[in-house]
Amino acid sequence: MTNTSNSPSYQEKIWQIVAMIPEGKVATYGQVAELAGLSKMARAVGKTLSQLPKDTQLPWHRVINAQGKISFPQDSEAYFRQKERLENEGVSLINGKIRLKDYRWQP
DNA sequence: TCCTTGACGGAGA
DNA sequence: ATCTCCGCCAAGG
Repeated sequence: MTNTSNSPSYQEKIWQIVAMIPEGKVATYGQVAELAGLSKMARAVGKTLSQLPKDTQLPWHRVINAQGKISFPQDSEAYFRQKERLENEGVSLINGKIRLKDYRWQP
């Protein structure tokens, strides 16, 4: 075997947490990192999601930044796709922001 | 090995 | 509300 480590990679831990976010709810990058036991590694969450295959089953769109905003330029395709997915499951954006007080996932 | 990037976050001003 | 700085840290050049 080629894998020299038996412990789960940090990415596997992140996938595990993201998979738990229920429909209609959102979590922040920092929150996912924290729940995965990777405190202070919010950026690693973003990096991991950026590397997901196009056809992934993971609800990556339910992860937003701590300001309640989508972490993509507002004029990008990526921004539009994430916004559509969120609205399709009942998460509304007001002036480009999601009310974390109402939609944040609380395990 | 050093330097730069980045789907980030928190504290200040 | 907006902007700047700084801390963290994996990846890639």
